[in-house]
Amino acid sequence: MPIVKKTYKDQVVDYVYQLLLTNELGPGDQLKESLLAEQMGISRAPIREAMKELIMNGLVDYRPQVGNFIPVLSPKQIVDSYTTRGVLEGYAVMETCDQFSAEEVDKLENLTEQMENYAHKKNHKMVIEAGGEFHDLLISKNNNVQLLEYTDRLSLKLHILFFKYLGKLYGPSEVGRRHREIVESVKSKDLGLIEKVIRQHYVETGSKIAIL
Amino acid sequence: MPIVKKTYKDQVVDYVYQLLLTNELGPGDQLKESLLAEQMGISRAPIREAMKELIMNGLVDYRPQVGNFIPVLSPKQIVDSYTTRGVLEGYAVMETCDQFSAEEVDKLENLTEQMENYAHKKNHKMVIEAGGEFHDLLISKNNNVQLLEYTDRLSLKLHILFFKYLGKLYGPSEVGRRHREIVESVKSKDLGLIEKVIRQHYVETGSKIAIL
DNA sequence: CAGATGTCTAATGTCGACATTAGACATCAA
DNA sequence: TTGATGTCTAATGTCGACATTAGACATCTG
Repeated sequence: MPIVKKTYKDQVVDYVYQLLLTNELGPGDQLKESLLAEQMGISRAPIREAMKELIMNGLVDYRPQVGNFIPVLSPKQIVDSYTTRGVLEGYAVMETCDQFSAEEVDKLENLTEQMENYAHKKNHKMVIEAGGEFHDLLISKNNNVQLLEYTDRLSLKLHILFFKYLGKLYGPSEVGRRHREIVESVKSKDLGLIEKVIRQHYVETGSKIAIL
Repeated sequence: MPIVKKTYKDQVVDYVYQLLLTNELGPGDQLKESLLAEQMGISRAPIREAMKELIMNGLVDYRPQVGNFIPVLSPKQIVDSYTTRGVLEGYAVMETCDQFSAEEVDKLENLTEQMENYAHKKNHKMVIEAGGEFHDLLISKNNNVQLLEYTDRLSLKLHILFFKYLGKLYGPSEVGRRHREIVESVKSKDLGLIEKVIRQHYVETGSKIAIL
């Protein structure tokens, strides 16, 4: 087991993730350096380092001379973020659709079934986990570092900010139909169709979250 | 005249941009905090702040406990970066292609001619400037904040890192043909064509730079 | 000789204190 | 009333010093 020795900065980042995931922090809240430093028993320096990373990943809005805030995203901004995610993933998958083995396609279909089953049991957390694995596998063939950097950042941001809604968006039949549609498009190797289906998937996910 | 009072951090960022644009800094060089602090007569704190911003924009690679370095991009990474830029811009323009007025299309054609003329005179700097205006106008109709954030970052990164090559890539006839092709695709309102042409434009630009 | 280990150094990581400033509030004049 | 101005405070911006560590080099060991 790899003992990873984390720097204070990384601990702060994780701490803020936890605060967000447990709803102890919500949109509009300010992250005061002194307060965080006091809570964690460290100085402000590593807090500031952590803020920069959170800003980079879109999980914190920075206002010069004022402070760092959890972003308040408008419905349009939510849809925009998901749309952008879809554009990037759509391209990534389209470009590599002929690299998927039969086993990998099976795996995708398997994960789709898992999502359906978990959705039936209302096990939202596992729905999200299987969904994450599904999209990770989909995009895994692409090795465009720049593109992956952006999709990763965006995934993290959307995951952390909207985790609480993600599992409940779709019923079992819909989550199944949606992901089967993606798998079918990949199997078809119809480049235009792949991009269209994946983009649509994200736009609709974003739209659903935006109206909550 | 607006006197903008810049924070030290911003001055550091600008300073590093200058070092990069004037080739005083090149791929692989390390940005030592103490040295920069000494050169600018300030402490390391604002230097560190500036590093975070440069990292965010992809202009600096960060290695924990080691330091900050000007990135060394492989040919593939260069092409990847330009490709990603093309994917984002292609989508942005495609989505808004029916919002361009006749005057704006004229402006695009006008800028294309300017690029040709400047290229004839080997005025590389002005070719780049007109090119920047061309792409800014193209993308200006889109208001997807998330997408614009990424395209802006990527534009800045590619501009700063490859400024020295940009103007010399294409001869006058080629730069004209390429950009006219983009304008024509926008006028056609053929969504698939627009994305294809814009992506292709960036992929080829990246490929040319990659082999230098 | 090759690999493991020890040591050193220069760089980043962290600290606590002070400087500066955005925003809130009170005050005043038209 | 209302807009301009003064003042205050709590937050970020910056500082210089110390702690820690990655990487280079020397040393030991088989």
